Amino acid sequence: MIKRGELAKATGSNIETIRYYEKIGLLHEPDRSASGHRLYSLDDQKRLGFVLRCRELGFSIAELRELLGLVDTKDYTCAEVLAVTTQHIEDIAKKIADLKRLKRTLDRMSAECSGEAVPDCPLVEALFE
Amino acid sequence: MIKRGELAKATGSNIETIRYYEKIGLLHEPDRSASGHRLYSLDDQKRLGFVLRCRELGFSIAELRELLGLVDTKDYTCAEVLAVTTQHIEDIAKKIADLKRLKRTLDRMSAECSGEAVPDCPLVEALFE
DNA sequence: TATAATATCTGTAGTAACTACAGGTGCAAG
DNA sequence: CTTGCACCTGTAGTTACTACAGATATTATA
Repeated sequence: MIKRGELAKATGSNIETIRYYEKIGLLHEPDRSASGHRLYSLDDQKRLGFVLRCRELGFSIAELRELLGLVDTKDYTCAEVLAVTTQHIEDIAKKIADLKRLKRTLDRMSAECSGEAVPDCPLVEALFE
Repeated sequence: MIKRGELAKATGSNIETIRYYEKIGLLHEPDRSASGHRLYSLDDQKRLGFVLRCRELGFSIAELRELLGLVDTKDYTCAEVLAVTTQHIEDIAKKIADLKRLKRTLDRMSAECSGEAVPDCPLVEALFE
């Protein structure tokens, strides 16, 4: 049983984030010491690890709630997990495509711009009309 | 001189967004009718257009403030505009790289998962340990 | 002209996913 | 025993909006 600060250090997360995840129901309410300090078990620590890794992989809190919902039923299947993951991968692919398109546009526009110390930049002209 | 609703329609923006941009100082305070309704000139409309196009191109409000600061001095140079734009392009390139790395990881992980109606998905196992 | 239906006005609250702060205890070391 | 850090709580701030409530204004229809 470790305290919040140790858990934060052990998982490389922010101490406030842990309280936040508890508040929004991603983490179970932990045990408490006699004086009210939170005490985390190894299972608590694993669950936080899962949450943090999923967040790093770009899953939203809503998606995480879905995944944890499956995990918490204890009889989730590969198919269910894969559905969430596949959707997420598609979302990411879409974001990548959007950003690429955006970058192409900006590259093209900034190529119009001489980048010299002259006034009336064509980039601004283009955006302002 | 058009009113806020018409401006929103003309620029394809949300009527509330216009008030928001005014509040945070991206748009100048417009003229008002005798009864207090906002009245926008063609210049106002062009400025909003600039803001909206930059937002579509992924510029943050802070970056926009910088660009508008330049534009408002009336003697901005190509070099100054290009500096902001180039930084932004680099930020986008970084985001693309991050998302691609993320997608590769997820692709790899979900390949481990059979996607069948079997329990104990290896994807969850991997994330939970 | 009267009334009904929009449109606009204001301030404020909600969204996502945290982060930071203030003011108050608990605990461990010197 | 007291100094200092960790922890407790609730709340406010962040980004870029969006939505609402309640009050006027304007426009359209009868």
